[in-house]
Amino acid sequence: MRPTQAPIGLLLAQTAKTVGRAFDDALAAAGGSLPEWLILLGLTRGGHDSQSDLAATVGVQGPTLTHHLNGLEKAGLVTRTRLPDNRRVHQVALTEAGRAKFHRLRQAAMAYDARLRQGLVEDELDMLRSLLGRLAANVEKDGREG
Amino acid sequence: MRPTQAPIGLLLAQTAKTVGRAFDDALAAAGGSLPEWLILLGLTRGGHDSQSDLAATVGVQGPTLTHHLNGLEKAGLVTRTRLPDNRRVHQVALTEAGRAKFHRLRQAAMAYDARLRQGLVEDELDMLRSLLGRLAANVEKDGREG
DNA sequence: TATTGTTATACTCTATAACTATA
DNA sequence: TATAGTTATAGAGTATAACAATA
Repeated sequence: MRPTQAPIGLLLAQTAKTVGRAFDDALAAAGGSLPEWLILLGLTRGGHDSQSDLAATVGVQGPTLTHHLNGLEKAGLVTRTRLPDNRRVHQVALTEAGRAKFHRLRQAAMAYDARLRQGLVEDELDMLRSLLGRLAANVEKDGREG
Repeated sequence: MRPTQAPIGLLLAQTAKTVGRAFDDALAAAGGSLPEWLILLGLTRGGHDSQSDLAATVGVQGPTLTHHLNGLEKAGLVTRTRLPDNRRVHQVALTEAGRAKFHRLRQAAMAYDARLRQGLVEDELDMLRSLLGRLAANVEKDGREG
């Protein structure tokens, strides 16, 4: 057995810190933040049954989503209305300003991604996607062998 | 030109969230946290000229390190003394309890890492390390082409 | 004056518990 | 009672600006 290499978890945490901060900076320069971007992205893509559903997509709990939606609504980027059929369910919709902001943040995100991908060919990116997916799967809650 | 694939930055952010939370949980179960672990690891490895130096290793600013060192010192895990030659410089040292805690957290970190690495062979881990390193390099401040 | 670290303060993201509105 | 979402509250991690101690 060879000696254990640098822990992959630590390396991933450090990379995520470096890379994540750069992403935050890129979004901030465009007037946004990561959770804001994820929410606008989720709303644009659509396909959510409820806010809880959207929260899960963004990767936060309900009250955290509410917190961010408050900000987005106050900024005039989204509206919240109850569904007529089931008034418990709130329908979150992008306003025109919200769509505009989405596009601005998308520009920033795409430029950032281009920078991040520099020097990596498509095969390498696919390999990376695959490896990251396997790491995430290994630590997901239902992992029985960990 | 093929259509752009899922942004790698987004995937990395999401993976980091999932994997990072699992790491946090693992450390929390052993009575620690990520910044605490990084600091104890840095102190154990040694080779720092100053606290600023340690802060850089951990990836935080000076006051953030001070904040965590306050907690570690209050918990009896580290001591802070001034260097006789240059009393501006504070010498941070692990106590016996600090070393014990380091070992406990290391157990947790190693177990976590084993779980994270499940099903990945050494070549794949090396590939992943290389790819992550290249991503980090691409967004580091002095990148001129981004 | 320059350097090392701390204090004071505040912000962002996140969460849990308790609550309201609706069914 | 059960479900969707909000309010109230709190905590962790981080940062900037101003400060103190030392050189």
